[in-house]
Amino acid sequence: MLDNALNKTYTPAEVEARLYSIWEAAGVFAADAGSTARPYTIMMPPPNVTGSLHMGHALNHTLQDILIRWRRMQGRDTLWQPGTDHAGIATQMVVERQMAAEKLTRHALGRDKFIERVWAWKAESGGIITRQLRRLGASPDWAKERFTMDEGLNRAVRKVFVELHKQGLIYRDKRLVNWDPCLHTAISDLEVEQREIKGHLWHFKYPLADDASRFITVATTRPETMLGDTAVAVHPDDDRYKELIGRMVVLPLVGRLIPIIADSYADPETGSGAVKITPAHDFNDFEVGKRAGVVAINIFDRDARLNDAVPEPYRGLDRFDARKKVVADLEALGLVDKIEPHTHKVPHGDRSGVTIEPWLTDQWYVDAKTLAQPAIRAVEDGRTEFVPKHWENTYFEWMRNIQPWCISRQIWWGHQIPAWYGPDGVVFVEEDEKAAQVAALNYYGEQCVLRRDEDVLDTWFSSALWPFSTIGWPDQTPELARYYPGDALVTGFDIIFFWVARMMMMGLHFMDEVPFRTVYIHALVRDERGQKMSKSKGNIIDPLELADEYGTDALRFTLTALAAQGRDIKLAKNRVEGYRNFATKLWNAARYCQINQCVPVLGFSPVNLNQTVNRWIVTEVVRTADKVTAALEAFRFNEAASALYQFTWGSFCDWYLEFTKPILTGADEAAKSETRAVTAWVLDQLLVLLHPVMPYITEELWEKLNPGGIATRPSRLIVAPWPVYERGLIDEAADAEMNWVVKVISEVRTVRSEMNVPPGSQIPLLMRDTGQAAFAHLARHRALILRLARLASAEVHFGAAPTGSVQAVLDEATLILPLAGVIDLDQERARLKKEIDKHAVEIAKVDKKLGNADFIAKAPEEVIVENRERRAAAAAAIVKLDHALHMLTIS
RNA sequence: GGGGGUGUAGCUCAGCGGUAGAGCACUACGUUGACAUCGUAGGGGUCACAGGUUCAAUCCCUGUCGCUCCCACCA
Repeated sequence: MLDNALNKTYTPAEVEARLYSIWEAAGVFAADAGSTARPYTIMMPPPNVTGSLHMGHALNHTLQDILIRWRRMQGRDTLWQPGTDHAGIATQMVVERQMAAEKLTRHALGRDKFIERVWAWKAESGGIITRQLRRLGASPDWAKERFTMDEGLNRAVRKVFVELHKQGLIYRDKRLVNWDPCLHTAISDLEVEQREIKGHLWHFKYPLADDASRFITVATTRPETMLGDTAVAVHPDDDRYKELIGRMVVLPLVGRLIPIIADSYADPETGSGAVKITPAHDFNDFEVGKRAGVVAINIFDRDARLNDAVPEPYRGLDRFDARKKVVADLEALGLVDKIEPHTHKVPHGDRSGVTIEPWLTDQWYVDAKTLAQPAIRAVEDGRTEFVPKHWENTYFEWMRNIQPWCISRQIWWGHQIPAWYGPDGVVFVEEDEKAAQVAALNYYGEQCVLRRDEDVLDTWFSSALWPFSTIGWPDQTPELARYYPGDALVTGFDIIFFWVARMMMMGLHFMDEVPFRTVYIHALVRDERGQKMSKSKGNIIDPLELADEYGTDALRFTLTALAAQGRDIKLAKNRVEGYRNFATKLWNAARYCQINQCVPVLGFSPVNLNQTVNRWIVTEVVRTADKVTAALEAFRFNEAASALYQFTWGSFCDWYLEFTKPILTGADEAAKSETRAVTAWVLDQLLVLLHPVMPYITEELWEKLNPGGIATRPSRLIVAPWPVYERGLIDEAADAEMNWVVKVISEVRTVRSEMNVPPGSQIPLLMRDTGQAAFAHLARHRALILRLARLASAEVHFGAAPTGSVQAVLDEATLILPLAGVIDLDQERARLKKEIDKHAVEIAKVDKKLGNADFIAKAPEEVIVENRERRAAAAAAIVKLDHALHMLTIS
C-alpha cells in the first residue's frame, strides 16, 4: 500500500518512458486479424524519413491516437498503420547536402553508390521521427511499420504502374513541364508555389520585315525569352493590328523572321495588345504556338543557361545575366519602348526555392482526369465524407479541373520507373527486367540490350497506394480483406491534393472501394500571433520541448482543446501551462481519494445509492461520458476536452469532493462507505474517459489506485472498456436537488457579500420547522446542509423536528434568510429604487409596449413591500424587469 | 479572376434560433491537512457593420468592410 502512495505532484518524465515500454511490450497496440471484433482502421500519414517532429505532427498524431485509444477501449480491433515516406527529393537533398560538406557530388559517386549511401543514412536517421512519435504516446501497431520503399511496397508500385500503363492511364508525353534548374528535375504543378516578386515589365519594339520604320510593341517580364520567340500574337478583332496579321517581323538580336498571328489569347486591353510568343518557355504560348503551327525553340539547358539555339554572345549565360544583356542590347538599338515597375507572381520550386522554368521534355504522366471521375462520385455519394464538410468543395474544385499528373522525376532516390527501352527507343513497361526482356523478344524476335528508364517516380505516387499497399496488396492477405477500407483519415488540408485525392483515385481504381470513410481535416498550428511556424521566422515551438517542460499529457490536452473545427490553432505557451495545472489537479484529486481510503470496491455498481450527492455525481458521470462519446464520434475533439475539463475540475473537484467532506469526516458509517465507494468509482470512470487524451497520467493513477488488484478491473487502463451506462443511472431528482443546493449557496453568498459581512463573522441561517412529520432522509442531508452553511460561513439552527424533503427545507431556507434581522431594509429599498430609476425611461416604454402598465407601474413599491419579507421575490421581479428591458432593446 | 475560412471579454478561443460562455490576465476576499497553489465573488461585450426572414437573430439569408487561406492567371 505504501509503495503506491502518491507523491505530492505528478512527474511526467519519470512515468512516460516506463509506461510506454510496458504498453508496447504488452502488445496492446497490435491489431489482431484473427479477432472477431469489428475492425477500426486508421492509416497514419507517413511522415518523411527526413522529418523531425513539429507541432503539426504533434496535433495530427495526438488526434489519431485519441481515436485509436478510444476505439480500442470500445473493444474494436484497431489497426493504426504506421510507417515513413522515402520523400524522394527531400531526402536526396539532405544526403547531397551532407556530401557537399565532404566535397562530394552524387554524380562523382555514381547512382548505385549514392543510393547505397541514402539507405545508410536512412538506417541511421530514419528512426528519429518514430521515436519522437513514441514520446507523444502514439500507439500504432509498430510491428506493422512500413516504409514506402520497402520490398512489398516496391512491388505494389511496379504493379500499379504497369497496369495503369497497359490501361493507357499512364503514358509518356513531350510537353512543357515545371523544370527546377537547381534540382534538375521536373516537378508537378502542386510542387510549384507562386511568390510575389517586384519586377519590371519591359516593352520592346519589333520592326516589321517589310517596313523597318514601323514597329509592333510587345511587353514581357522575362526579356531573355525573346531569344526564343517564334511569333507575335494579336487579337483577331483588334483593329489596330488587323492589317498586320500575316506579315512578318524581324526578331531583334536574333534576326529571325517571325509571323504576326491572330489568336484570341492576345488581350487588346493588356499592354500594347500584342504579345510575343515563346512556345518552348511559356504554358500559354505553347498552346498558342500549337494552334498557329509555329515551331517551339528551346533556348535553355537543364541549368536554365542559354543553349546553342541563341546567337553566340548569349550562349552559356545564366538566364538572369542574359536578361540584363538582352535589355542592354535592345536599349542600345533603341528598341526599348519603356520599362515599368511590375509586381507579379513568379513560380518557385517548393523544395529548392529557385525560379521554375517551363521546359520542353519527355515525361511520364498519369491520366488523372479519368481516374478522378470515380473519386469525385464517391464523395458526391457520401461514400467518403469530409469533416468539416466544406473541404469537399476544395476537393471537388481541384478534382474537376485536374490536369495530367507528371510523375517522373530526374532524381535517383525513389522508385525507378519500370520501363525499358529497346535499341530503337521502343518502350517496354513491365514489372521487372526479365518480363521486359520477354516482351522485347516478342517484339524484335531476338534478344537485345535494353536500357532502363533512369527516372524515378514522384514520391506521392507510392503514398497514393498506402491504404492498400501496406496491408499486403497485391496479395490477397487477410489484413487486406479486413482493414480496407479504413475508417478515418486524419490529416491537414495542405495535403488534400497531394495525398488524399490521389489515394481516392488509386484506391477506387485498384480496390474498387474508397480507401476511407471519413477524412478529418484538422487545422494548421500557428504561433500565438497567428503566424505560420517556420524556421526562417524563428517562431517554431518544439512540441517535445513543451512535453519536457509540462508533460506529454498537458501538450496533448492543449492540442485537443484547441482542435476546434474551422479555425487555425494559435498555440500559446500559457495554454499548455494551464493544462499542466489540470493534470496536477487530477493528480491531487486522486491523491485526496487515496488519503481518504476511497479505493475501488469489488463488484461495486453505482445503483440504489442513498446519498443524493452520490446519485448526483453518478448522473454527472453518465452525462459527461455521453458528451465525450458523442463528441469523439463527430470528431469534435475540443468538445470532448471541454466536457472532461469541466467535469473533472468543476463537478468532481469543486463540488463533489467538497460536498462529501462532511460525510467522510462524519459519524454515519453507512454514508461514509457508500461515499468512498462512489468516489473511487467516479475517479475510475474519469480515468477511463480521460485516457485517450491523457494516456500517461491516467494509466499511472489507475495502477497506483489499485494496489491489490481487483479481478473485474483490468490491470492496464489502456485496455479498460469504454463505459456504456444504464440509462437508469441518470437521476433527475438528485440533479434537481443539487441544483437547488447550489442555488441556495449562491443566495447565501450573495447576501453575505451585499451585507458586507466581515470575514469570519457568521450569518444566522434558520431552518424553519414545517410542522410536518419528520422525513428520515432529511437526516441524510444534514451533513450536506452543514457543508453548505460552512461554505457560506453561515450558522445553521435546526428546528426541533426537521421535516420535509430536502428541497422543501432548502426552499424554506431561501425564504427565511432575509428574516435573520441583519438586512438593512432601508438600504435594500434604496438599492432597488436606484436600480429601477436607472431604467425609468425604458420601463415606461416597456409599459406601453407590453400593455402591462399595471404591473410595471406598481412593481417598484410592491417589490419593495414584498421584499420586506421575501427577498427572493424581489430578485425574481428584477429578473422579470431585466427581461422586459431586454425585450425592449430588441424592439 | 474563382473558391473557402474568419471577425464574440484586454488576450486566446468555444458557442450558434430562445435572458452572452470558458481559460488566461485583472480586482477583492478567503485558503497553507488533496491541489509547485486552490477556492469564492467581481469588473469587463451595441457577439465587425447595414438590411432582411422570424413571436424571437450573435446564430439563418443578402450586402458591405476588415483579416486570412487555397486555386488560376496577369504578355
